[in-house]
Amino acid sequence: MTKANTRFKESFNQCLGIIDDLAIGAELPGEVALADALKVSRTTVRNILTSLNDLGIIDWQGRAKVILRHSKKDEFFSDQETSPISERIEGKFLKWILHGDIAPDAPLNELELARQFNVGTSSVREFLINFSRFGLIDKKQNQRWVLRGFTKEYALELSDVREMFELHAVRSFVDLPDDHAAWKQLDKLESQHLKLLDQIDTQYSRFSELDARFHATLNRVSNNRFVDEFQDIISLIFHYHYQWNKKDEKERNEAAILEHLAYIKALRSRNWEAIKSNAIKHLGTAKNTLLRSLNQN
Amino acid sequence: MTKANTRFKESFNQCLGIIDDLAIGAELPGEVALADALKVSRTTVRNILTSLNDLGIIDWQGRAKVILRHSKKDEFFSDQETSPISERIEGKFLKWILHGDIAPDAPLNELELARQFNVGTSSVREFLINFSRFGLIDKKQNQRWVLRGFTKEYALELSDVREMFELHAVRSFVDLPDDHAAWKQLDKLESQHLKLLDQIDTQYSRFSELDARFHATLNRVSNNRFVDEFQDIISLIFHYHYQWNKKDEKERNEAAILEHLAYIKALRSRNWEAIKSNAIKHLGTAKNTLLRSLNQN
DNA sequence: GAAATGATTTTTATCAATAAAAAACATTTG
DNA sequence: CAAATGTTTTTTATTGATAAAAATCATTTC
Repeated sequence: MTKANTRFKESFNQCLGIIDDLAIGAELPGEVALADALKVSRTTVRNILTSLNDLGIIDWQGRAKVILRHSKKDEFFSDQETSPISERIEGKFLKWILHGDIAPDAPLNELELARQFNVGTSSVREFLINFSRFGLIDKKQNQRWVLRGFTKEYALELSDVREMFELHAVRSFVDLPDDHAAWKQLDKLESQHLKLLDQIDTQYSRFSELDARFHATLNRVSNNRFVDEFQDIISLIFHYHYQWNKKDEKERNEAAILEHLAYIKALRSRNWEAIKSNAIKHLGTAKNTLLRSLNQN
Repeated sequence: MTKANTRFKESFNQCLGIIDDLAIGAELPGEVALADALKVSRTTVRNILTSLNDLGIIDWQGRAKVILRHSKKDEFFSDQETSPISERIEGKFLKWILHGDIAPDAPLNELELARQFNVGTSSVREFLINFSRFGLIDKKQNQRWVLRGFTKEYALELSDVREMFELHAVRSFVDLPDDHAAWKQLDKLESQHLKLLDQIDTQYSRFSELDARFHATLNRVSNNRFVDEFQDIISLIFHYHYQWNKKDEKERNEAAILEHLAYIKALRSRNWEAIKSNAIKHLGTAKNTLLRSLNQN
């Protein structure tokens, strides 16, 4: 086996979703439109159509693509099958280093990881190379990878740069023209925060994603690829942090929402001192949550 | 062919150097000491010793390694043979994108690059993945790499973060204890600057390396891996910039040395305003040089 | 018996092969 | 004749194989 068709499977699932939203007897859009909607090439769309046709879900003849029936539950591919290998490695690896009890400075073994994750060594290699930008692992020419580890130092260094970048970004809000896209995005974010706050008892775990978008929006005004890159690191670390550190989650998230709302108000005021103090306060809270989660394992 | 023994060849050359510094009839140090000196494993050292023995340069029997003669010129491996493939790709690729006339947003082709550089596709792939952290190329899942290009925007974004990081770093010089290692390093750097200034007419091209060390020293006090990482990017970009942009090199370097010297004085004064203004001035000069070099091609 | 060498095992660097997916080109259809 | 489909070509994602190099274990020597 050389390559699993995860792209096909994922898009196939999505396509079933589209079909289920349409009436039986209705027509599917053209191949180009579908490719656009699914964000894949026409080649893949055609493979999906062939498959749908074979399953008797649609009747495909030339440009006629008539829906014959809706999907059955077991026709969807499982989550495991639909994520590309690189993502699967990422998930497994992060779980392993953030959760497993691996000591800092432990050597990592490409071959062993490949076996453990059930993928080829090159895939592991490419993953590690790419992942090394996150500063959690390291290697020297011809030597093995070494786990630097998700340590207190890591959390502090990460938080320092985060504060530096975000303060730099929000400083420009002081003079941001009224018609800048960021204001509208902030309005939207604010209402989403309010909505979540309202349903906090049941929906609190949805904050993670909102948090990422909030900070991404702020930092984007810097218009700097290095800042964006760093935001990706933050986002990944917090993503997994939220995923595995469930202690007091509801309380933490509720508090964070309130901080975000105050922060947004300060930004609107265009008062630098107010902005600054809100930024520092909130980023400090985030830093502490991260640090506290370290002490637990 | 699966792997070229560049490590062996490079160390072999180094080893010949060591031998030539010793007298004929003298003994080479033990295997462990050699491995340490050459920064390779004992395995490689033993391969080198075998080869030296075969060539009749040493007589190797057990722990006796007697030097029989010095090296001949043609016994050294050529530079091309001694650099690992990853480095060769880096050089060729950077020359290609910084010098070649490739339009921004041009797609990059792994296979074509592999052919062009005469290496396997995986090596190109790994290089590109690693190189993508520099922000000059980009890719989306299943799509090709795209050259973002060494553009004006790139130079500006790079310079912005550079200023942010370096100002953050030098701010801590204000309160840096007298016994911090950085002061000694600064003293040493200062004298090296003075020496170079003295021989500026002939040695001006050696400034590049000094420049990298100077800024690395400043930024290192931040004690932050993300800052260090970024410093590597700066260093690489400037390295190649210096290598190919020779216009007014002597004058530029002389001016930069003077700025560095003033900068060092300001740091020693521990006067934040003085430090800040020197930092901003010098980084501004660097930014402008970079920008000007862009307009030329 | 610690330090050095000798021998063996493990791991990394690199290449080549191939199915999946994208991209490009050619043909048809309203 | 523009937009859609049909067909072919190119490129990427992933695997597996292997020599170079590192790491480990075993034996000797001073």
